[in-house]
Amino acid sequence: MDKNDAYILERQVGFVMRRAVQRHIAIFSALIPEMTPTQFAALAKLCELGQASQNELGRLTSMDVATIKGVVDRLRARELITSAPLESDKRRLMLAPTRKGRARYRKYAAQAAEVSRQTLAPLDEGEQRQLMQLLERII
Amino acid sequence: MDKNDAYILERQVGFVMRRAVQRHIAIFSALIPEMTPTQFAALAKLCELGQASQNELGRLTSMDVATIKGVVDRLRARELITSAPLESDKRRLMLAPTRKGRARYRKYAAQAAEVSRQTLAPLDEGEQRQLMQLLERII
DNA sequence: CATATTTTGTTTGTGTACAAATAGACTGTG
DNA sequence: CACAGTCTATTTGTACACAAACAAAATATG
Repeated sequence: MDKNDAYILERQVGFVMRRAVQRHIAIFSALIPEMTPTQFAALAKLCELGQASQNELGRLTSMDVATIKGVVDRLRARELITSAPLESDKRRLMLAPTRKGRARYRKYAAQAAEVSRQTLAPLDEGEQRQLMQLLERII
Repeated sequence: MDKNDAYILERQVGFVMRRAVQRHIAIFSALIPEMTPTQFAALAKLCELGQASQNELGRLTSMDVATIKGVVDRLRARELITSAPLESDKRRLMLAPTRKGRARYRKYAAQAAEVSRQTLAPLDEGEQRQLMQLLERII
């Protein structure tokens, strides 16, 4: 194998993204230790929607059925959301934030935005926009 | 909260990176179903080094002590690496790839490079370089 | 209307990822 | 030399993440 063809772990997108995510999660848990990024994402989306089925919420937050179930179970255990089977379609489990859940969301939304700022802090504004646009294109 | 201040999940770096990583992992497991990205990273680094202690390998692949242990256990179960306590320092567990492990690494290195190419495929070459440079700065 | 297909949710199993507690081995300093 | 502090590895517990198999309910199609 030629030196230029060598597989260099540190130069692979996957490896670099994994590390960037690790740093992001560390910043998140320092600023919002009460909740994981995933739980906050689900709560935020549910607060935005008002209500949604578990499946729907999973799709909108990019969590598969098994993952969203676990996240929902934990949010419900903390009484941040409620769930009830839908009368008109008994397969579906309708979720909604509780008053407490909405309050938590409002409380942490500013902190969550600060997490994004700190994650991107090494970059100037133009670079931040660039990075976001490039990332959105490889989703 | 002002509309411009609104917390929009889809515009947060963490959320976008999480989705990008999900897509990357999907590409990886389509091209290399025999191994996870993490396992390949550990194997690749160990092949590059020749040998390393478990702790060392963990640091170089950005895995904490518990994570690297699991990855090492699984690689060893498949006989891709060996481990043995070091005589001169009985705390350390020295790892080395087996012949089979090195063969697998050589076999998959080209595929792994292809995973990176496909992950970045939506971008042109200049954009790919940009993205990598920006990501490296937020690690 | 009957049944094939799809949708929603649950369960199980495997694999990262990290915190915290523990144990054993080494190192540095008094 | 003693022993305090550090380093390496293990273990336990919690939380994503996904595949695969399953059941129940709804929908589509003949």
